[in-house]
Amino acid sequence: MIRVLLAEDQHLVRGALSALLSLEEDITVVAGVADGAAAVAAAAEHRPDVVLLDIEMPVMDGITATARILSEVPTARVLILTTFGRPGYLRRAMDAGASGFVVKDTEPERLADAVRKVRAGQVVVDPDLAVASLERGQDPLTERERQILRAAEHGDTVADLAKRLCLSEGTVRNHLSSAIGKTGARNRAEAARTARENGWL
Amino acid sequence: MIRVLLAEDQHLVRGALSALLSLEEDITVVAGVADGAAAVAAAAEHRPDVVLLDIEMPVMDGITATARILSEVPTARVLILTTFGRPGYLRRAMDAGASGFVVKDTEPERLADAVRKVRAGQVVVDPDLAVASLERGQDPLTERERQILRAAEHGDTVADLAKRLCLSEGTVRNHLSSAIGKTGARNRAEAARTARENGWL
DNA sequence: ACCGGGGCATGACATCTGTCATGCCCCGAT
DNA sequence: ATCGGGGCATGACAGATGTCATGCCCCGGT
Repeated sequence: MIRVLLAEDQHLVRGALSALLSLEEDITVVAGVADGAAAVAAAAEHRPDVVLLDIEMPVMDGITATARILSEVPTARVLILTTFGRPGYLRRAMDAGASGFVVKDTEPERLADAVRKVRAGQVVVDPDLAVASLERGQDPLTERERQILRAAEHGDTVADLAKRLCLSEGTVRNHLSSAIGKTGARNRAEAARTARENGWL
Repeated sequence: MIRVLLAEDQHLVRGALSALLSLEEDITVVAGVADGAAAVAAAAEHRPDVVLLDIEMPVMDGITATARILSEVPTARVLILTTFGRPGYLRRAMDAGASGFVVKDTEPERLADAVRKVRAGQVVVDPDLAVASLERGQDPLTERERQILRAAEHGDTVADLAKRLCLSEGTVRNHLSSAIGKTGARNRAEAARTARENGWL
């Protein structure tokens, strides 16, 4: 019997995935949680065989949770299950120690297979996504540039960003300019967009 | 037996929801499709009692599909099931003739209830969302302004927008300025953001 | 000890953006 | 018939934005 912990913030989707997995003879869902921090706690308590983790979650994202869980429960395997097949997500998830990466658009039948394979020590990754991840290379942005792009997504002005990050306006403009250059964009919005699409934010 | 048609673009989520609904004694999922156009076709073919429709779907969105389905199969009831509880979505869905509106964060147990209530002719709406919808009022934007905001989200420059929409740059700036004023924003990015959050795009 | 990269800052400059006034056309409502 | 709203356009202007050069500090690698 494979014991699975399910972390997914949308309650209804979590319940539905639980129902789907419970149809399998050899799989039990031992717990379901709504954020990464709860996933770490639940993993320590239930010591599941496989942790199914969404990436976009409140409180703590799935990638950070992956690292925490594996350090506390080394016997567990982490299978990332996310909406967006962003190359940067895949890379960061694997770096954090995940054993698999499945997007929510795959056939339902494959989910149980992925869980079994991951449990058996195999690595499960969508081939197309792996290629995309290698092609696009890794994140060229510095930490500051990521911060500023994240903040710029909301439509804040340079003055706002400067205040929030306690920097001079000139410095903010410099970082923005640098990020725009590195992403090949033509303004901050486009830069934020491409960075987001690549999973760099 | 309540016959349900399921329209949801993420294959895995669709399968999971199907599994969840199939646990109920009185509910059968007669078909599952991945976009609005397919939903219209499947509704005509299967004539389901209830159509569960996601909003964000390729080819045709769930709100457009709602109107089409109801005109072709007036006996069907439409229950919108979506990730985002945007006020504008709710209003547009109800205007299109939907009988219910459920966000993906509700408790799994409530889904079957909602299906049954909708089948029985009742209207199912999250009370908080209904209040938010009334408070925020309806879309103040003109069609052009929506178009331009949608395009501006990608980070395009004024010149790009002008070319794509076959307008002069000055006109694009006027529409942008007007949209920025109506949304109470301080630049195009913020305007696009608030418009998106309210479900106006 | 030296070098390079990242972070921070300033100042100057060209360009882009947002605003406003003005005017034209079309259409539906009064 | 007139009025008002939406769409379209132009021109002008202030302020925001993106670029660039320059310089300082700190740190890790050689």
